[in-house]
Amino acid sequence: MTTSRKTSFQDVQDEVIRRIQDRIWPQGSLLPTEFELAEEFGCARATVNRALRELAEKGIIDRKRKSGTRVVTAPVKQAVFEIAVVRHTIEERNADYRYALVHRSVDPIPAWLGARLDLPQGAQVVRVKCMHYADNRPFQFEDRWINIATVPDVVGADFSDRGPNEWLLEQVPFTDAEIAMTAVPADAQLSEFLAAPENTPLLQMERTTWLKGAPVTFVRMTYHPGYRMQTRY
Amino acid sequence: MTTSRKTSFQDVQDEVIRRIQDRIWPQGSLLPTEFELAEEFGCARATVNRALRELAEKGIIDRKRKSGTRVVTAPVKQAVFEIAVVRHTIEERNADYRYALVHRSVDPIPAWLGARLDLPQGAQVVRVKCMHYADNRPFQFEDRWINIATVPDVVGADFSDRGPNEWLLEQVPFTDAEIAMTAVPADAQLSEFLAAPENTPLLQMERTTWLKGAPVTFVRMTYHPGYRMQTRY
DNA sequence: TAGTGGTCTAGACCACTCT
DNA sequence: GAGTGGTCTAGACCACTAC
Repeated sequence: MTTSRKTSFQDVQDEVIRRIQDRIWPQGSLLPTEFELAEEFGCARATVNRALRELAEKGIIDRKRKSGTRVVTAPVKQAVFEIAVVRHTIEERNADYRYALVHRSVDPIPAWLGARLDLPQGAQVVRVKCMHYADNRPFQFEDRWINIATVPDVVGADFSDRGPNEWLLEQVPFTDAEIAMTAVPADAQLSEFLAAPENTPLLQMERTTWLKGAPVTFVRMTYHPGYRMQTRY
Repeated sequence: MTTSRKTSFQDVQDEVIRRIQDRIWPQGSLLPTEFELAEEFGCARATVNRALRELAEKGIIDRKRKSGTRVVTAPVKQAVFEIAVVRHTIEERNADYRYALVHRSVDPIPAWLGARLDLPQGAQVVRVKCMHYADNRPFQFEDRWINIATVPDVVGADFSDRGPNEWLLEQVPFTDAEIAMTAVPADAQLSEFLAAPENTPLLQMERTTWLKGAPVTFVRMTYHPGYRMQTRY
């Protein structure tokens, strides 16, 4: 209605959202069929389909063949956190990024991690600890294990100039991942590197990634005190 | 290739992902045009379009008119946390859910919150504190402010049997929201309700929601010690 | 078995943007 | 100006599922 003369899937979506918000279609109620809506809006059924399909993916409506489309009663909303490279997170805040390598070694995998990743005893990993600073103030402490079997080239990477997160992103373009967020007390090491008294509550993110089922890396990223991980949805 | 004879958008998507993972299309490289891919896969351009559009939404490829489609170099991956009602989170873990109201009052909005929500001094809010238990063990402490102007019916809700989160979901079917996660030390109140020593690190989620631009509620949800918020992507 | 959503097609026009 | 993705159409067939 604004610039184009045809009804776009976006127009349909906006109107559907409006009707849900205005309780014209209350929670639990049945929407008209795609065919009926297409008639009403004067567009093709495919257009209505795309509009409704996206709303279903967002968890706002529930669609079932034969039964039809219903407004969800207790929507399970999805919060999307963008997980970028630390450097980008920092530069987005208009702060200067600095990286420092703390430790690098090649070790056999620790038992607890081997169990977690389903890797045999004696599997070799590269262990890297490093710091990320924003305007020269501690931002994040990174403690990482990289599976040499999956990423053989890691043996030749020394990580003195650039963090393993950026390096890995270039080596392994696309992975599955699992992440978890917890609150942990600062231990001696974290306390030192993040310049916080011991036992200060810190936000910690753990991430495991796989490439086609093969474990790539496990990492613990601990943020400076007071860090807020924020998003809109 | 499995059951259907036509090439589905899913087939196209899987093959594109495979080629990116196998470095047939390395990071930064240009993909064939939709038309060329449609020819190769023997399907309509719309099918290729849907496959690629979804990958672009996931941040795996980058599409620009005229320039074409490229494999993203440093993918900004998105972690999706499902934010459901606490009761569902608990019941999904096969635990018994129990709710307890701790406090309910009608107050003028605190200055710090008024500033945050862009509400005038003296605006009335309902303040609710409550506890959610899993198998009778503290799971989450909820501290909430509800804007009476946006949800007038809240005045008549006493929240003695059911948490304000569930009530609000029924009243306000669809909202915008902003959430933030932090690590906080247990203060006297949290320590008491969550059965944790003072200063124990706790994971806290803050959420603000709006309905069509009008603030609905602000809530702080603090989890029991050791809680992990987890997801795959 | 019939109704509803899920998907694909072949074609068309449009909008952005690089040259 | 021209190439590429973005979207819409009208129709078709399929797949699931409530009846």
